[in-house]
Amino acid sequence: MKEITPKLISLFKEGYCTPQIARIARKLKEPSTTIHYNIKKLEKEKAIKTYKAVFDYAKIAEGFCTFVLVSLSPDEYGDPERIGKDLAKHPEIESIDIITGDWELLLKVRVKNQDDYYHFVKTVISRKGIVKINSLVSFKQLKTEFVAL
Amino acid sequence: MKEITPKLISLFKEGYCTPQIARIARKLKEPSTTIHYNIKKLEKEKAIKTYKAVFDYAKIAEGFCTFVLVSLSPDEYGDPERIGKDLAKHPEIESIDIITGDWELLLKVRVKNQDDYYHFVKTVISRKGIVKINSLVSFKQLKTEFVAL
DNA sequence: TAAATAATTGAATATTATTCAATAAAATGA
DNA sequence: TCATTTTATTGAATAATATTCAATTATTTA
Repeated sequence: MKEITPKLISLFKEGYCTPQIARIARKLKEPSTTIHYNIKKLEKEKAIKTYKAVFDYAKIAEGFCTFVLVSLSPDEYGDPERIGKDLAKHPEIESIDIITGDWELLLKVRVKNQDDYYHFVKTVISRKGIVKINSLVSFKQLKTEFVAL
Repeated sequence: MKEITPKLISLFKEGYCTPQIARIARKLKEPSTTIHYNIKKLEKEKAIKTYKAVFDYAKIAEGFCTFVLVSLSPDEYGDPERIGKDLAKHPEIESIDIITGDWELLLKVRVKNQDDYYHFVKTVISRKGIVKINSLVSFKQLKTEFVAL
């Protein structure tokens, strides 16, 4: 066995997909060259960042999903981007936003289960600069990445 | 002019993309038929829900992003799925989760600007069953849909 | 350990994306 | 206004890619 599947999942999380020009052309009843031209324009303008897959996360061992409100220490407070960009490297984190209100960052995290989440919090979130967190656990996901489930 | 662009954006939000088998085969140094077989298996198992595009949302007039904590009325409290599935129909909503804690639902919403958000809250969120909301506005997005920005 | 099932692969074919050149439409600016 | 430039559309040809198929190998099952 070659263990292709985990490699595919990893590649598909961020890219390695492409538009179906012929199918779109049929759907919109336009010549495929017209569709091609318009897609390339969107890509050139960088309006499209990438083409990727959306998973049934429970089926790829990422069924435990949480939103993490993060409070930063006074010395990191002024530059949340630094910590944010550092956190962005972690593949468990689906999204990172700098937000208004009582907390500085909001993370969306996907791991296999509660044990793995505890480990994630201990090793990734508990670090200099982060003084307090509040985890909102997702019981059920009804929609993700604009895709209804 | 044919106004192809908005149609493309709409299609790409949920699908109309496909894996780049030849490119993956080159990357992983495996025969493309092996890659093809493994991808089809993931699709058959429904581990992959769809292939779609990720946008620079500011460039497609969806630069204003918020997370909305939602509190349901006592009579809806027991069945948050009903309201959730109804909300899922709205294209401005990227994700919907039923969560633990003080709030019942957490939405991620993308609109053009603050005015459009006010309108969205008035027309979509303010409805029977939703008794209170708390909007966390994203100042800056560092990562979305697993894609770093 | 035999039989059944799942996974890998090369060769052939079908489908699709891309390039190119021509035309048409829209925007620009004196 | 209208000449000029830029942007968008399109068909035909080509290049690249996905898919099917059949054979082989590896793995699982009873």
